[in-house]
Formats: sequence, structure tokens, C-alpha cells
Amino acid sequence: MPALSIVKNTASEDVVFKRRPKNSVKGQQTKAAIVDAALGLATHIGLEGLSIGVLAERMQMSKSGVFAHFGSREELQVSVVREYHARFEDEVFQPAMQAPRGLPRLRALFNNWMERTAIEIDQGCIYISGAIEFEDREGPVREALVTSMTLWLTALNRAVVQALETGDLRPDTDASQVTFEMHGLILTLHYQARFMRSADAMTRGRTSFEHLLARCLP
Amino acid sequence: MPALSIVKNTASEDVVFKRRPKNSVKGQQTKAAIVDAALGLATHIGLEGLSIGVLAERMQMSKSGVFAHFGSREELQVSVVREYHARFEDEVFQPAMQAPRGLPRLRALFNNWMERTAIEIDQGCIYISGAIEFEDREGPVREALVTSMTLWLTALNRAVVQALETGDLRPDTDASQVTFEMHGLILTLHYQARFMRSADAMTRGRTSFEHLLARCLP
DNA sequence: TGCAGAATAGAACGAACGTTCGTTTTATTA
DNA sequence: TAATAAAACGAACGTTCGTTCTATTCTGCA
Repeated sequence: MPALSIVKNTASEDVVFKRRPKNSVKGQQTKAAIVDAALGLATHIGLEGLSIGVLAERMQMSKSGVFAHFGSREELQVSVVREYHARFEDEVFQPAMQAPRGLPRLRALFNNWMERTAIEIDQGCIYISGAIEFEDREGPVREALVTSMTLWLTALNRAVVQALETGDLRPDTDASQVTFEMHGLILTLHYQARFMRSADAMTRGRTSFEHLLARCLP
Repeated sequence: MPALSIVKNTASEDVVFKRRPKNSVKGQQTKAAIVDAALGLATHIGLEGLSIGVLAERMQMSKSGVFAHFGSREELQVSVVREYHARFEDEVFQPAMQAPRGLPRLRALFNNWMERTAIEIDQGCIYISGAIEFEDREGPVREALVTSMTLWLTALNRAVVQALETGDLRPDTDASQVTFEMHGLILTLHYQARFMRSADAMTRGRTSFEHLLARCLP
């Protein structure tokens, strides 16, 4: 069981009496393709910018055809968030679990995260744009985003704690503070590189991390 | 001449042959009131979420009446950015200039910025939401945002350099790196507090700053 | 092969959007 | 006070949006 998994749709959702497609093979394939395309669009223009019309055009389908797979735009957005979460887990979290606990794993997590961020400087990131769009808008999309982000930060924090336990970091290190600052460095890097188009943001990010570590080494 | 000023509209704008109101006393007053209301709306729902219809409603005016003051929605958005910039300068930058150069002024800038951020945890911040919305959307709104942000970060960086020169910070301190990390800490604080609704974000932010300073003190 | 049910299409909806236009009201100045 | 310019209005335009119908095509199983 993956450490970052989000609880998926259960049968209890059917209390909402909305006509839903009954997953056939073909149906699932198309839906997956739609979500994939939607994720591609949403990373660039945000979850709110994502429109069913444009998505249908890109899929070479009718609006209603696309719509039928989700039942609402909101449900489409939630699907996109979950898909992004799954990929983030596969790409950033899981590979790092093979590194031994402690500093090596923490470094692996950081490096993978940086690699992902480097890509997202060109593409955009729905964990960041989504957070802004749903700052004070309630609902399932916000919930999915918060859940995803919390899972990731918790997993990251666990790695910091382990580095403490193995003695790789000083015992008086404030683990949550380290997690907070790692998160901060990624956010700033994203802001500086993607919005301000600053060339040395990646370097500054790595430097930040080294300073952070230096402070916590025994 | 204020250190953060943005170049204002000049007569050269009239090369665009669009019918514009000829500032009467009353006209300027209403326009200022509209921009004020627009800023209030935009901080909550973003520059892109800002709609002329809703703004007109809030102003108890007709859509066309509001529209006429700006000539386009884009021009309204630019006006909002400039207004926010002016307030940020008055509230964060200028008061800190009375503190003596070096560490005191740097601390004053940071404290004022933190105070502003504390308010924006409830209200929102168009420097942050705007950056996300205009990441890869070109045009005058993006330009206004980038200009504003660059001016502010430059001013902040100048204060760091001065703290270096006065000997308050170690001579081998990388000023740009310090500015980068200060910016990062504010971004994360905003993200954690406003989106994740974490209670201790403000404290974590202050702790980050103290760690940052500790690293650079002689 | 035929038939049920799922997948998709197509047309239409009401609402909201930014913008334009001609007219009317209000403010400023001669 | 009369003349003039600016400000504000109200209606309409063309789009786009998410969503809801009904009808058609496709698919998988008996």
C-alpha cells in the first residue's frame, strides 16, 4: 500500500442519483485519455481555466461526450487532482523509498522533487496554481488538493524525522521546521523561475537546501 | 522620489486612439473609488476573477459606467496592480526607511512585510495570485506585476547589501541568496496559512528568518 | 445474430462575460 | 443662466461557459 494514496471513489457515492457511465473497457480507456489531456491543459492554465469545450476539442469529441464521463466539471477537476497526485507519487516519492532511511533518502526525495519542479517551470504545477485558486473556495476540489498536499508534506516530514533518528541530523533539529523550509524553497524557486523568469533560481534552490542541511548536521 | 515608484501613464498613451474620459474632479473621485473596490475584490478572487459586472454591482453603478473609466478590462487590472503597489510601498517600504541602514532597517522591512502578510492570510494577495494567473500569459498586466515585484525585491536586496556594508552581516554573505530566502519564507507562510490553514505558519516564518540571520551574523 | 446497455453526438438552455452604442443626466465653465 | 463637455445609464451584441435533453452509434454478451 503506497504511503501517499488517496481514498478512491467508493460505492457510497451512488447516493447521488446522477446518471453515471458504467465502466466498460472502452469507457475506462477514454476516460483515462480525457483525464490525461485534462491534466495537460490544467497544468498550463489552471484547474479553473480548464474548460470542457476546449478539452472536447483537443480530444476530438463532443462536449457532451466528454461531460458524460464525469457528470460535472467539479468531478473532472477532482479526477485531474487525483491523477496528478498518482504521478507525483510514482515519480517523486516511490523511487526515493529505495534509498536507505536517513539523509540518503531525504536527499533522494529532495532531488526527485527538484527534477519535477524543473519540468514544471515550463509546464506549470497544479499543486501551486490550485492552491491559489482554491484558497477560500470550499468544495471537493479544494479537499482533494489539501489532502494530496498534506499527504506529501507528511511523507516528507517522516523522512526528516527518520534522518533525525538515524543520527544523520542533529537531535535537536525541528523536523517540521525543516519540512516547512524545504517546501518554501520549492515555492520560491517556482515563483522566481516561472513567473519572474529568473535564470539562477534552480541554483538558488539547491544552495538553500545545502544551507538548511548544514544547519542541521551534527 | 519614492524608491519603488512605477512609471505612470504619460501623454504618449494617447497614440492609442481610444475615447478616454477627460479627468474632471468628479471623474477622478469615482475612478479612485472604483479602483479601491476593484482591489478589494481582486485580493479575494484574483485579477482574473475580477469581473466588471460584479464590480459595477458593488459600486451601485452600471456596467458601462464602470467600464468607461478604463476602456478595457485589462486597463482596469493594471490600475489595480498599480494601486496595490502604491499601498505596499506606503505600508511596507517607506516606514522602514526611517530605521538606520543595516540590520535595523532590514529587520524593519521584514517586520512590516510580515504584518502585511498576516493581513493577507485572510484577504489574499495579488502579488501571489497574480503571479500564478499570469505565469505564461503575456501583456500589460503581467508586465505591471513583474515590474512591481522586481522593484520590491530590488529594494529589499539593497537593504541586505547595506547590512553587509555596515558590517551587520558577514562580508561573505550572498545578498541575493538572502533576499531569495526571505521571499521564500513569505511565500510558504502564505501558502501554509491561507491554503492549508495551518495555525503555526507565522511562527515558522519568524523562525526561518532568525535562522537565516544567524547564518549571516559575523 | 440480436439485443440491452453503454458511449457519444448534437442541439438547445440560461447565465455570465467584455464590449459597443446612442441617449440622458450631471458637472464644469463661459 | 446658457453652453458645453464629461459621466453615467440601459439595452443590446456576440461569445463562451456548464449543463440538460433526446437521439444515435457502438460494444459486448446471450
